[in-house]
Amino acid sequence: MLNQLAELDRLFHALADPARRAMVERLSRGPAPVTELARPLPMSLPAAMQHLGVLEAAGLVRSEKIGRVRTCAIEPKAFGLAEQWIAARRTEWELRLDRLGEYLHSLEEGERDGSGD
Amino acid sequence: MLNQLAELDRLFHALADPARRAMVERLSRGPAPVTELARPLPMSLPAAMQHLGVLEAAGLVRSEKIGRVRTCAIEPKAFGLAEQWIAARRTEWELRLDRLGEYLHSLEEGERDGSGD
DNA sequence: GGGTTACTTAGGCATATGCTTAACCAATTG
DNA sequence: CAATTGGTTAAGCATATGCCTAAGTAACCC
Repeated sequence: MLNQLAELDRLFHALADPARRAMVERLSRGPAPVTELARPLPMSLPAAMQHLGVLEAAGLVRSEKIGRVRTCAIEPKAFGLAEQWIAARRTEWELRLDRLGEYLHSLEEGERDGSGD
Repeated sequence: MLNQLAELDRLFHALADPARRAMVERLSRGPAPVTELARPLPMSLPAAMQHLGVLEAAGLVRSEKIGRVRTCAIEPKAFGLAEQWIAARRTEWELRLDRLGEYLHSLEEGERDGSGD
């Protein structure tokens, strides 16, 4: 439970970088080796590897090395936690705004039916 | 369009910190002044203000100062972009996995109806 | 007007991040 | 087996981050 805080940290932090999101976008269309992920990025291969490490640490990507090629793939489940956190906030404020709306509505009703002005 | 990259950066980065998420969680339940947002956090008020600045820069929170009290509120629309980005990735890989499933299914069909080993 | 409250600004420090180049290792390939 | 390809490790540097304390400003309260 407490560990989920750190997990959300890693998750959102991993997605907060354009190079890493580009990797995720590429991997959403299918697995790819490290070199292919790095090629379009404006940085050296070691730099790209570090980004990949961040994505793996966040659990968003897994990889397996066969021969000298490391093939990376997306880990769909990992995105759920981030989506859930946002969705939970949304339900909170929607509930609150609903209640506020009802309250305002009840005021209007009261006004119509009670004292004028 | 290009600007959305930086916007996603700011959005995910803003959510990648437990203090900032705590503020968002509090604000999801209703508006609050700066001091109330800062009180539960294990840091000084100026530090908390910086976090608040990050949330505002990301568009997740807006605030208005009346008298000497700055009241903060959540900006529900801002979360949409983050959710949309994740949802877009999800559709990509689901589409792909569907196609893969169909392909594997067609292989099975072909095997059943064609040569037996 | 003097004290308190609520925030704001400024300066500074310690650590973390993001990148680089250089060197290294291990699997192919001619 | 030498050269190439794909990846990895190491060292180092420049900048950004996250926090602090101290000092300042502006509204409200007696």
